[in-house]
Amino acid sequence: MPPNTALSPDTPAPARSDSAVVQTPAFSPLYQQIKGLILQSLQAGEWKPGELIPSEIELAGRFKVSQGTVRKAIDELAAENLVTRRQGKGTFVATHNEEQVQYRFLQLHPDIGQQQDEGRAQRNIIECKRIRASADIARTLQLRTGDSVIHVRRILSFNNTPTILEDIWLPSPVFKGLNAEQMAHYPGPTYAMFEMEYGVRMVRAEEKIRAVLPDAQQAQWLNTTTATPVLSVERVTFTYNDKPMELRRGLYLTDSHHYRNALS
Amino acid sequence: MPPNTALSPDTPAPARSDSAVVQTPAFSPLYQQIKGLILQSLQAGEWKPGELIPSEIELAGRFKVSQGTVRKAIDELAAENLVTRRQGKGTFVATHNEEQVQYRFLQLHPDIGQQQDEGRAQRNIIECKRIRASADIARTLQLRTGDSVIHVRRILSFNNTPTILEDIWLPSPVFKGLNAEQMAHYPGPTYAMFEMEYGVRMVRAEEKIRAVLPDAQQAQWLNTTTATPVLSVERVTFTYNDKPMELRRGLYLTDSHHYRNALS
DNA sequence: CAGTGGTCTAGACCACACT
DNA sequence: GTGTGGTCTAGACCACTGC
Repeated sequence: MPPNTALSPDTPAPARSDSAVVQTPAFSPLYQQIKGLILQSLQAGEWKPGELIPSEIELAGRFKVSQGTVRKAIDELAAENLVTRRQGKGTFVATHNEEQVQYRFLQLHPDIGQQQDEGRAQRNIIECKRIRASADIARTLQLRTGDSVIHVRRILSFNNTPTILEDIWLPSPVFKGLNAEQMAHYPGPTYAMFEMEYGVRMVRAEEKIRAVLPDAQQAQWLNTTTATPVLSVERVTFTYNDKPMELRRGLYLTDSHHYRNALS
Repeated sequence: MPPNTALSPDTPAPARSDSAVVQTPAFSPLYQQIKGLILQSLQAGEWKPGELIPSEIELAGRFKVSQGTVRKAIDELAAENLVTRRQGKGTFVATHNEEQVQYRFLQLHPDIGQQQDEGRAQRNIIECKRIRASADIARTLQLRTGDSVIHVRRILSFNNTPTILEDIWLPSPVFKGLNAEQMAHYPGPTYAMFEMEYGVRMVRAEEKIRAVLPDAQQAQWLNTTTATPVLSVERVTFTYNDKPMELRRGLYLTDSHHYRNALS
């Protein structure tokens, strides 16, 4: 097969761009293009979180490439936690439900004791309503100022100790109908609920962390004082295509917990 | 070639372990074994940081495997930032010197402005002397209480603003002769100095983060008040073989900086 | 047993860097 | 041009899962 030829009818496959001007030939390996195609199917919901995707051989046939090329494409998707490979079974769309580690994006760990706080976190919803996006929230979520967003304020407690006070903003159109009831009582991680109920799979996140003092109201919610420093964690969560879909601002009590990070 | 045969004279290659008891057959792919051999050469200093390692073809010949197998081994080493591949040139041992991002382990970024604080950080050494390891420091560095360690206390300033107050503990035997002069005036990252001067390459790190208030002395060093919360960052840094080689306890001012983390 | 992902090989060719 | 890493293929076989 000549290099960089078309892949499928609906994919003209730019290959070596003839777009002139740009000096970089914009060479794109076949497996990257395959990866892109699989990604499209994931975004389109052709296969849903937790489901089995077609076997490597089948995909190879569909895209008219060798199994090895599909393999390399899937390797990268697996490295990005978009799919999970299971030998002997197949490749599955990743999900926040049955992931080994629930709370995949929560880096707060107890100083001592078991890996996870047993029994999960307890959720207390303080507030859950639609509001108009302020300028900075709109910017982060790539909306316009004044667009409708859902604002949730909640407290997470471990072993009946309030530990996290969290504000969450979500674009209303996508999460239409989300209410306090659902936020409080869904069994399992909130991100799993987003997948199941709203078809939104969160793929990655970025956090900015600072040390701050809580105000009087915040301190009260966290059952602490305004003189006790807490971590301020601002998280922007992205779905497919690097689209920001959630903004969280959390205050983490670090008296008996710490934020963990692995660098390499 | 039959699966899991010996690879080289000095490597009996355990392959399927006959150790009984364990149910897991402990099957180890060839490329993992190759990876282990390359790792040994890296640890042994056969190729030093920044140097070119033998080509894939040469290594394939040396280990009597195909180029593809060596490739997969090196792929993993590259993914772990132990080596760097450069098309057309070769594969190089990673180094903290010329890494695209200097300060690879420093996650503190300015809220606004250029990617990196221009002109690098300014270092002020407050103290640098040998002491006896306390119990907890000894434990973290896998030493015995009372063993000799080097303790460095320093201030990092960006744009002449003190921002980080840092305590560093290092095992004396390894860093014999380290002094304040060297800590202050080495051009480039401290970790690069550790490589060049002491042959210690730091490979990964783990951090635990909390929000705290500085004491009077600390506040003075950071040119702030005891009422201003700061990030407490405890970092354990590892060299090859998961051996802890450094403990750092830092206080980060987050008035105009933030700790950044990417989750996936 | 068949089907899936995982490993290994051998060979061809491409892209890039240096000389 | 030569040598390096990077891509792609085709085929063989291994390891794991579930029928």
